[in-house]
Amino acid sequence: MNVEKILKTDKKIPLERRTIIHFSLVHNKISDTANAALRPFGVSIQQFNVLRILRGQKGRPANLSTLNERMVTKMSNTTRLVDKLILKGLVDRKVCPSNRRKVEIRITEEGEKMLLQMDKAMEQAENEILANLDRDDLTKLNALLDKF
Amino acid sequence: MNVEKILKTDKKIPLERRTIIHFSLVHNKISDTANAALRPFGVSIQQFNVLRILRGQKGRPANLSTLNERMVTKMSNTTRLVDKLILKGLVDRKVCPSNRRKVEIRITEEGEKMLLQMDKAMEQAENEILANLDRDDLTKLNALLDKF
DNA sequence: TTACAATATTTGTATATACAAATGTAATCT
DNA sequence: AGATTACATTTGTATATACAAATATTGTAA
Repeated sequence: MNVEKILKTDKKIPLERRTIIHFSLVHNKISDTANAALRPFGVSIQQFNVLRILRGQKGRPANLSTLNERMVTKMSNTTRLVDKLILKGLVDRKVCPSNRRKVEIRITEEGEKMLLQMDKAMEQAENEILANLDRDDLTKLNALLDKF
Repeated sequence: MNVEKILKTDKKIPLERRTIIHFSLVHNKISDTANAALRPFGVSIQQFNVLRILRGQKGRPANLSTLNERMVTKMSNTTRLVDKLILKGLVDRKVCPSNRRKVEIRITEEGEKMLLQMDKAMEQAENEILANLDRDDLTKLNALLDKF
């Protein structure tokens, strides 16, 4: 991925700015690929992440604050994201009996089943995205990302 | 930035997945910081990028296809993005006389002036974002990003 | 127990984005 | 010329996201 070529410019960009632009370009590529992998299932990356969090709860229900805490991208609007998943029958939600301010959100059986399929698609997408990076590259990249 | 801490999980995540999640987290941090820097000017990152492209044209007008080509994030909707900038008086647009299918988009004087202010704010945001990375880190990071 | 603050979620509203279809103009072919 | 195709932009529509305000419930203090 050549930044200057993509931006169709020939003047050299300061390293700092170039890094940030480069970062955005890679991010776009990653999210395009991930979105394409999930398209057949009709869910967004965010929705997929919520399903994974719910599976990680192993039967215990999650409430909205928990989801928000653990989501990669914080949304102001987790209620409506969950609404979408309910509409698709992948999760259910009810009022928490012990504290009626809270809700209890769980992944359904159908959600679990479909999530297994999504996992496969996403793993393939991951491999596609990282095709040119070996383990050593990944380790180094993670170390650099830790500095942000 | 510790991925596991942010996701509030204690089980170890496969390196591939971890890299991609890590990447998203850093991207969020970058765009939050950049957005905050631009907030006082009432423009989005995308709008800022378009203004920079127009300045790079050095007086020559740009049409929509050119903008789309050079934008970091491709939008389906550059017309409406330009509409916003026109409303703010930062760019103007007229029909191209030699080919009336095209439009000629230019940055206004006011746009140039405000862009200089935005540059300062963004430079500061860049420094903030990259505060813990030295030049060698940046070079290595760019090399790794090239592999995507 | 009433008033007030804290907690958890939902709703309203404006803006952003994705994708497809529609519009208007120019070029080409017969 | 008239029909067809290609080009450049705009519009419609649905969904996504950000931010603030509203609602409902619980906890606490006088």
